[in-house]
Amino acid sequence: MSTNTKSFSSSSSEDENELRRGPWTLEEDTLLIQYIARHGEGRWNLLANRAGLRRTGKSCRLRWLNYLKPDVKRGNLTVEEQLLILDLHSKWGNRWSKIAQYLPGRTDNEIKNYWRTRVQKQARHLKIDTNSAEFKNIIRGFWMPRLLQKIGDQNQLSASHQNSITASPPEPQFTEQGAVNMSGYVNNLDIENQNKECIFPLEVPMDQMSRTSQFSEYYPSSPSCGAIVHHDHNVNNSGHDMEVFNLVNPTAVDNFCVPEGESNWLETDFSCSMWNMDELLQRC
DNA sequence: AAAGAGCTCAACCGCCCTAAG
DNA sequence: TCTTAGGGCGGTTGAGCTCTT
Repeated sequence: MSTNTKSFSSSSSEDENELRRGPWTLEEDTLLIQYIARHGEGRWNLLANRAGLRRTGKSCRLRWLNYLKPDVKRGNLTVEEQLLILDLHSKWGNRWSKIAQYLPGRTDNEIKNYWRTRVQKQARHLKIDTNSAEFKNIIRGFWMPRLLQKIGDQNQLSASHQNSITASPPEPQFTEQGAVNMSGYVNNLDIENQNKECIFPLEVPMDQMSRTSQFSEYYPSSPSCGAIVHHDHNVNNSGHDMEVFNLVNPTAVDNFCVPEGESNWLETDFSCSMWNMDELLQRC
């Protein structure tokens, strides 16, 4: 969004010596760009004076780094970038500038805004704290796999040179109970011919991990099927990163409940297939 | 069509760290 | 060692835009 069209906060009768605030004008942008082109960046207070800008050095620095610098990317974050943000945030928390170092062309401000407007919004809907283990599990176990799947879908599309435009899958719908409606997501993993009793524990390459979240699509009514639970992370003999999944005993699911103070089953295993979570919760 | 709610994102604020004098 | 200026960083704000009713 260009700020050049925004209304000005300061009046035209303001003191000539007073520092300006608010949106930058095209003229100010031009002055800043031209000065930096000739003299380089740094010494921002001095730069502001010499460039003839009635702005603080901080304001100039921010305008340059977040908006005017040539390598600043504009436009929506890509799916890959979103995935990286979620991953890095899970490691480092609100270290926006550190996260931004791994997303060329993106600013810490932009990443921070993404987190606050998109990610925290989901946490508000779920009425849970973004710093809680529960929310982190949702990010790791559902949101990130969904983004991985989107990336896979995009790659498939480009690989097959499909010309027809396919509607991207809808965003996951979180409910207040923490359940997720997976309808509409159908995977292509060919496990139909496999022996269901023998596929668990199941090792899945990290790059196919998103697909495992939809196994339940194949077992919607099978009495021998329970929730597919994210079990572990492993490195196989070939050195590939693998995710290990296990199957919850369906009879245990029948009697499933969460003892008070021991809700960690749901929390730690939220990265499961989301198999009938609504139903599971109703059985509690 | 209008009004209100919700969302986005550029810009600012204040705290902190570091280096120079 | 102390002071000060410059700069970096995370948190917050609010104008303008879009969506919903």
